[in-house]
Amino acid sequence: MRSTIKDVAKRAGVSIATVSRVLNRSDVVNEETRLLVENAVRELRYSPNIAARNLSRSKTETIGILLPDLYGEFFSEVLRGMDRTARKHSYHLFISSSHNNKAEIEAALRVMSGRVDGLIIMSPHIDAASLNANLPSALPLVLLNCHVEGDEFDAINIDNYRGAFEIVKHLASHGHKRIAIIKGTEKNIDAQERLRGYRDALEEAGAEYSKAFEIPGDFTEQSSYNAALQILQLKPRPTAIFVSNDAMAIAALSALRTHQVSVPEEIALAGFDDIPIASYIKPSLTTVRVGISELGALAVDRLLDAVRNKKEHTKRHLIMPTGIVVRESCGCTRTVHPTP
Amino acid sequence: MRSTIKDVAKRAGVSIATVSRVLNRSDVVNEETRLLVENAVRELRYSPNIAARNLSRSKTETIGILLPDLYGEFFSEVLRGMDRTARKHSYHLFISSSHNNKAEIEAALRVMSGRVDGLIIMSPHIDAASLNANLPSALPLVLLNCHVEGDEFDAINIDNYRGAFEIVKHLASHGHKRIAIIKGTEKNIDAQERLRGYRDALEEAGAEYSKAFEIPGDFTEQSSYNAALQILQLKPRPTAIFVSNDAMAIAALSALRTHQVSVPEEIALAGFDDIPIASYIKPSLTTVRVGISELGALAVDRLLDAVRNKKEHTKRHLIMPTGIVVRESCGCTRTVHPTP
DNA sequence: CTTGGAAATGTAAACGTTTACATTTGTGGC
DNA sequence: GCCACAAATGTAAACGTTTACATTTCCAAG
Repeated sequence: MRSTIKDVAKRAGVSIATVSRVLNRSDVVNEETRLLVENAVRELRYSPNIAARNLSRSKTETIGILLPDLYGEFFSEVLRGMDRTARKHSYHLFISSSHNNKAEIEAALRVMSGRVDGLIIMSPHIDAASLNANLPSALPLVLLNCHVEGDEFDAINIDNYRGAFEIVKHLASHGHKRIAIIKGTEKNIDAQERLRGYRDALEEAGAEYSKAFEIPGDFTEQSSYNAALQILQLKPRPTAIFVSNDAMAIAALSALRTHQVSVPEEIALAGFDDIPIASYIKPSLTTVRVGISELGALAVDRLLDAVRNKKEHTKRHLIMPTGIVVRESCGCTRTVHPTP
Repeated sequence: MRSTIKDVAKRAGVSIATVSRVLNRSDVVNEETRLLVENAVRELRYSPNIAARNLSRSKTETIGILLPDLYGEFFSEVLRGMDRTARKHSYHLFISSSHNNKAEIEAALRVMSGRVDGLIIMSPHIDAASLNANLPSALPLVLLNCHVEGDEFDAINIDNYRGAFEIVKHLASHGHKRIAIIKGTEKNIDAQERLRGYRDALEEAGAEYSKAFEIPGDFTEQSSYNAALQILQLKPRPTAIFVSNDAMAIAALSALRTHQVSVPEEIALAGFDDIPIASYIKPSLTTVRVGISELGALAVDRLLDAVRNKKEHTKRHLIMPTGIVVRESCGCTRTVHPTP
């Protein structure tokens, strides 16, 4: 059915090695022969079988990416950065998802075996040592947002703690004494650090701490909408909410709006991530800037360094700094144009 | 470095065929032998080289997906449907992007060659015949949102025309006589059909047609924000806007809000796609429901049918129906809760 | 113990490509 | 024409896995 290098060789009247040379190093083949081969390739619509090439060369020029999910703007932005950087280095991405499920991680890793030069795994639910038990030791690996200690792994984490701390401090600087939080998923390292930053900021700002102000969420819009409704029932009612990611903050905003609660005047709001839509809603969202696509880009850079410099590569655990982006929802500003 | 099947066989004291049988059909191997092999696999952390397996079996259980971009909520939702359906059939996705660029399409197809059992290509800018010139004829293929005529290809298109027609008719039913459009990218078949539906609806509704009401956009938030500013300058000013996708509608909403234009009271708004966020903004967006993830799921179903039933599969060109989702932005309703 | 048949396992070749080393071809100088 | 050397091309084996067919082992019946 599909043409192989043997078909091309036969049609051009040369050996398979010559066909290979034309395709890979055409400077060592004379022009007449080269044209014969190129014509045969075109006529037969031949395309090299990359699986065979991978096997032969032990090199795939492909990076495996394993994310918790394939959808949602956060992952979409991570992929943006990864795609851009990989493309720059002529690498391709093989993207898969794990749904934060150990068995699905193992299945995905199996499918990638022999097909990728290295791996980037984002898994905020599962710790690094547990993940590593499933991996061939020679395969270069970068972990994103995993629970990691020390420099045993190439890993990159967001400074969740610092970002949450600063943005809650910012809310407090507006005079808010009762600040609630809509939490992320329980076992998630990102969510845990954001909660810890929230708590420490309350303490440092001398704001009121109450267990009742900590409302569970699971990083979905629906959970946040319901959490916001709960907050509206609290007595006394909080005057500000820190929401553990932007998608949830948008849903919380919707709930507040539906109940005629004016934002930021009656309840101020802050999110986490700075996904692109955050600047286009009204009021535009004050949030923690993560540099999501930069995170993806950095991960690819680190991994490619490991792939290309096997002997000299030094494993490192990097913490990506966060910053706060002050827009309208905290009450600071009524800017005229979305921040690009 | 990495263990091969030969290492496992040596360690277990059996042949490589026996190792293969244990991994693939363990019912034909006796228990004692099976345990030896399983122990060796575990100790060596052996994982089959999938490239070698693909070559040997001529079967990859992987589907190639080629989208214009990897980011944005529309593509994210398509992937959701694809991922879910593929997973159900134990297939994996190999996802890549083309940026609507012919050369990048070719590069992506080359990388996938021999590594996928079939392909799904979404390319609203490039027509099917032109795409097909680059593909091995035996490879099962499903085209999404490509410019296609007849039943020569397995293809699925959204009923852009009908969706746009109906939603603009709906805006007109509110009494709007001056309805503007923020268009999508020029060469894009989806955008062209939405424009055509808009025009025909104006004509059927007896609404005012003016070339000045057609403002160019390119499916980005920024282009739409600027387009909305232009619309605000028109004399006489339109009282409704049909925006060619939801992401742009959200940005247009932001522009209107920034200029104290009340939506839907002063200017009504409608979008296209029904991305998840559409129901969480305020006012919630009246839009054309595409069934984005259903589109992805259907594409995978069609492709798997082609892969599995090579002889009997019938190529078909399907048009996915659209419908309108009436929420707040057109002025119909002030619902209390987002539609799930 | 021998025989026949089933179960279990091994051998060899296939898949499509790459590339080291072997061989052939071409060219210039004598 | 011969020789030396460079350029061009071919041959054979490698990559890691699967599986048809060959071979061996096991077990039950006579």
